Amino acid sequence: MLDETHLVSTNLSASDVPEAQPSQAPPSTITPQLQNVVATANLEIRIDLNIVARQARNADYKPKRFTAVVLRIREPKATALIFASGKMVITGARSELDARLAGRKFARIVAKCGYHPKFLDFKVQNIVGSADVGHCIRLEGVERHIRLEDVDKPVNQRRGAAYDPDIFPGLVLRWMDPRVVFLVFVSGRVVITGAKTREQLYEGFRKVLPYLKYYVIEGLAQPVRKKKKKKKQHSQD
DNA sequence: TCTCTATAAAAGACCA
DNA sequence: TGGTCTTTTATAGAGA
Repeated sequence: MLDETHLVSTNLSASDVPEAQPSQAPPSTITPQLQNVVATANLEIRIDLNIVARQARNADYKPKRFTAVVLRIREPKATALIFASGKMVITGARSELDARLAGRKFARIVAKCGYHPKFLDFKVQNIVGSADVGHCIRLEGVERHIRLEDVDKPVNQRRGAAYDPDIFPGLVLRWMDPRVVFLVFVSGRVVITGAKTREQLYEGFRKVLPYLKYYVIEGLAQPVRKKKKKKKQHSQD
């Protein structure tokens, strides 16, 4: 049951919405944790994926299913999609540095298959982070607040706020500056995605936090975080 | 317990 | 031309 003592009534106008600007909020000590870094790089060689699939130990290649070889390493933990063009996508790394290190390791694996790969154009494409604001959040309030604040803005400058718990239990917030997307849950846990740099991710979280802090559900304890299930192990390295 | 729902991003083949 | 496929990761509901 949500706490109905909050200020938002059913007939609010934009001017009734309380200010929730970062400048008015105390500085946050909550730092989002990086959970996944996706990056690309170019090995600058044409590759026979059948050869890599045969010779690399942790390779999955099902050309009818997908056009790349999947390589996995444990340290740093990461997965790569290697394409015949020599382009590579690195996923699953916990930091930008790990993604780069992993990328170089994947290049070395390709080299062991008889190629002379380069390692060019390394670029971080997406960073996913998560954070816990420390209390439960009234998602309808946040959604409504954002919509009302943006009602006078041109459509292309509006932040998107979508909450339909019948479809997905999280509030989807599309921020414009920086361009990141938040998934906000009643539990107070937040997923941030779409950032190109960790600075963007931190800045986005810093800007959205006052809204989440404002719509605290008083007296509702955060659910205990479930233990992470162990994911099915793929081939070993 | 697994799969699906939703989010971002890249790669490149393939199909309508 | 644009959608789908695959991979990763946090998050959390519903349903099989």
